[in-house]
Amino acid sequence: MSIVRPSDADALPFGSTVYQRVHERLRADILAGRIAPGARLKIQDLANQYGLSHMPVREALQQLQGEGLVVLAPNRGATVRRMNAQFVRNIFAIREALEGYLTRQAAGLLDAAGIGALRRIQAEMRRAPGRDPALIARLNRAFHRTVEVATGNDEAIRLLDLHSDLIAALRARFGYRRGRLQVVLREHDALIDALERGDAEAAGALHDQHIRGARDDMLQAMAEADAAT
Amino acid sequence: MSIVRPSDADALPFGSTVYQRVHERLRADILAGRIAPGARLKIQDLANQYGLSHMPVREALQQLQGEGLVVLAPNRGATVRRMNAQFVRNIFAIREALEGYLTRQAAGLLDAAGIGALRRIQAEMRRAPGRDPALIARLNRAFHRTVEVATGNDEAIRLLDLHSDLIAALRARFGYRRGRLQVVLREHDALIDALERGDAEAAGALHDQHIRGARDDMLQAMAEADAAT
DNA sequence: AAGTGGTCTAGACCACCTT
DNA sequence: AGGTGGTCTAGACCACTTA
Repeated sequence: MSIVRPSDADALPFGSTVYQRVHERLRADILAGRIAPGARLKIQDLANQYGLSHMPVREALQQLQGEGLVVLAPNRGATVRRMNAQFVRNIFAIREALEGYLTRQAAGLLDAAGIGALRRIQAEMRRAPGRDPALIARLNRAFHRTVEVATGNDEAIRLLDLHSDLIAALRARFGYRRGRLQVVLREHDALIDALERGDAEAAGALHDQHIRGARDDMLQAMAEADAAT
Repeated sequence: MSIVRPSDADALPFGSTVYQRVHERLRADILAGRIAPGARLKIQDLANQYGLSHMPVREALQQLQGEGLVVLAPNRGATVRRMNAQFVRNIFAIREALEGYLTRQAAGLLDAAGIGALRRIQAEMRRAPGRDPALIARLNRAFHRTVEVATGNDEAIRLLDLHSDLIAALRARFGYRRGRLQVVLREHDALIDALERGDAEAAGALHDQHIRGARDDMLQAMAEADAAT
């Protein structure tokens, strides 16, 4: 033990540069709820914790701000973004508008391979053990992403990916309500059918209803958690 | 002549911190087309130019990446984002979906003050001297933003603001085609009328058509500029 | 008025590209 | 192998907060 290691630098995930690893670590901690919304993120503390100087930590925080996970006030420092009911309504409205548009478009574009991929994700979701909210949220995003990829609109997909991270953070915190998973599976099945027969109108309507259901489920889960405290 | 100033630090715009000022300056230069898409941004050069050390410049570049104006590759440096026809189609599709959704929603929500604000922006656009594309693009964004504010969806407005900056950069480069301004004014007038009588369906249809026209105008302006070289 | 913590500087380090 | 340029460290500086 002559060699002294930085405290727990080996706890940092992979990535070629230091600020990337810090970024990934913080991101994972926030998305998993290990760092709570509203929590103050002090550069010095984090740097000590990871055994680094402060600049790479600072960079990681800037990146996270770009993704909307962190709020950075000049000369004041960083906090994890707070998400209230209004915020949830706003981002689900964005999903409804944008994802709905892409879903309608995809109805004419998805080939047999795409439909097969959707059915495989459904099968995986049915097997999801113990209804782990993080896993379900991830599979749900994979499902919708598969639909969206058929449109070739990479910019839109990038925006929706950012939002899905925020939603994943909320699901990790509040979970799904009882019976929600069954509803999701049923609605996804109906959506696959509409997409397969190229019915854009039906697919769009099913999607809109699906998103409004997801939004209401989350708002209620949040309200229940609120009432419990 | 005795006092040596950092080269042109006084050319940096206002802002409380140094990285903010660098950020604003680079952003303005990119949006105005003074720095071309695809151009390499070297930290050292910029730092020398502004008479600063490199770290604040680096931070500014990170911020710009978050806004989508710059692409940052680890260990490779920064370049101004390239925008091709496919990219333009993608971001206009996003505008159509998202802004269209908000416009439909706003039909029931805009009050007399809001309608008045829209008419004032129209008057200003009619007075716009020499059809300066940057000014017109700014007023156009102000118009649509006024509609969107009525919905209270700040997240969506933030996304659209980011995109409008990218579109402004393209307009600064390629301009509007002849006669486009007249069409825009006419379509805006019709949209105001629909919003005033609370006709969400008509407002939405007018908006969709408006955006598709804007997209085609830009694609043609780009194609003409391409053919000219 | 002191303390905390974010910001900026200077320089060393190191990854990647070129020869 | 050398050069260019991005990344990381250490410490000084300075804005904002608390008493």
